[in-house]
Amino acid sequence: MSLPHAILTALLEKPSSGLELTRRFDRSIGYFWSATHQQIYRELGKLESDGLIRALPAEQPARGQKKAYEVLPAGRAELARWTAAAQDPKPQRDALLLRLRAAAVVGTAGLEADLARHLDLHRRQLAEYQDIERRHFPPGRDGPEDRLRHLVLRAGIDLETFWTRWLAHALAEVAGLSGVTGGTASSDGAGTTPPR
Amino acid sequence: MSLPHAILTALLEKPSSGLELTRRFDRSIGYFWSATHQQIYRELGKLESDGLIRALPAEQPARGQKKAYEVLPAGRAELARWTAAAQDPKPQRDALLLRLRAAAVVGTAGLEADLARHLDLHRRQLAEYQDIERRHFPPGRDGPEDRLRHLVLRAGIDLETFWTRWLAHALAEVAGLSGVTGGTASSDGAGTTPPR
DNA sequence: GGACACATGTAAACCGTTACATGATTCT
DNA sequence: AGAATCATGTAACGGTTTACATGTGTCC
Repeated sequence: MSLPHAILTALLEKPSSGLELTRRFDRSIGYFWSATHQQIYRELGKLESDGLIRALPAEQPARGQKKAYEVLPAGRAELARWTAAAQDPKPQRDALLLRLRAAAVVGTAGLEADLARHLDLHRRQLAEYQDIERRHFPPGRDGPEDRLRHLVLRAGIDLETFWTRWLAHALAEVAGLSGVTGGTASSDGAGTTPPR
Repeated sequence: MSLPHAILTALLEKPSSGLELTRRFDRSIGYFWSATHQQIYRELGKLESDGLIRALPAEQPARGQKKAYEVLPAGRAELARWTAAAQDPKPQRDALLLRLRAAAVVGTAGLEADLARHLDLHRRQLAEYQDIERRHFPPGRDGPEDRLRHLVLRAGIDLETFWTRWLAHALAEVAGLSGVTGGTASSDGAGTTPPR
């Protein structure tokens, strides 16, 4: 139940067409709320028929034409309501942690490469966030909106910092175990490097 | 596409019935892969008809009877395959960060209480993880499976540590702004406390 | 035997993903 | 005119969530 509110936020920051929104959901807002263009178009239609946004008048009802939307007062009110409402955190789902737990039972064979790949992905993301911080939040300059946006960015930076550290540690650990780990009653006997 | 593998992992750790699995998905595995009992029963049926698990023979085909499952060799092989396969990280979705970004536009009114509540929830979770670490991973004792499980737990601890720190910081920031923040062309004029 | 917790299951609504369709604009 | 790109949209599928249904064992 958050996609409509993500769109309302994006539209308040800047009225946009569906494709422009899609682009922005690939950066910025998309860093913590991703969405595909199909979701966005579907939701834009719903928001419009609910009277929360409206298409900017541009006399182009045709199919391949740009159609920009802006937020109506009712939409702003709904976003304010949602922002202030109590919400429980979503239960976690992390496939990588699950895979490590599975590896404790079936062995770590083949895991190392993907851990290294994830480490690289998180390092890149971290670098991107730090770059944004350098460009958008130079020391000293922050109005009230900037402080909140900076706070959000700090969460991203600190999270990626955590993941890069943890993955580096995990990689060292898995490399140390190298090969056969577990499987109490395993039936697969593929040979791997024995511990020295 | 990870729920079946979460179930396979849980069943390898200990053969269980549907309800027992549901209980374990409220703790342990559920800390990083949540699932409801309906998902679990449906998936158990699918896994059984796919020949990856089987019901332990207990001569109880009736409805209100416990039915325990164990993993077959094909199931173990599938889990090993999945564990080693490359997988891209899922795009992030965090409603709380989205709400802060929204608050930069519609104001922070009402946010503080829920931030404080989240901080409390994360503190409790952190305490629970630390308690598990104390009980299950006393210093010095670790076989190879334990090292991996401990690694997973460390991720949980470090993540919760991050969130408690970040939320404490966010709370101080939002309290500092107290009240009206943004809205460039707002139409709602509800009065809040002015900055002193 | 009535109430309650245990245990498994069905049904429907909702959201997200993937594949495809179609019109408009621009470039060669 | 044909190809590529921009822009919006439809359709189908699959996973998740929520509500409800049903049977069993136990306790008073």
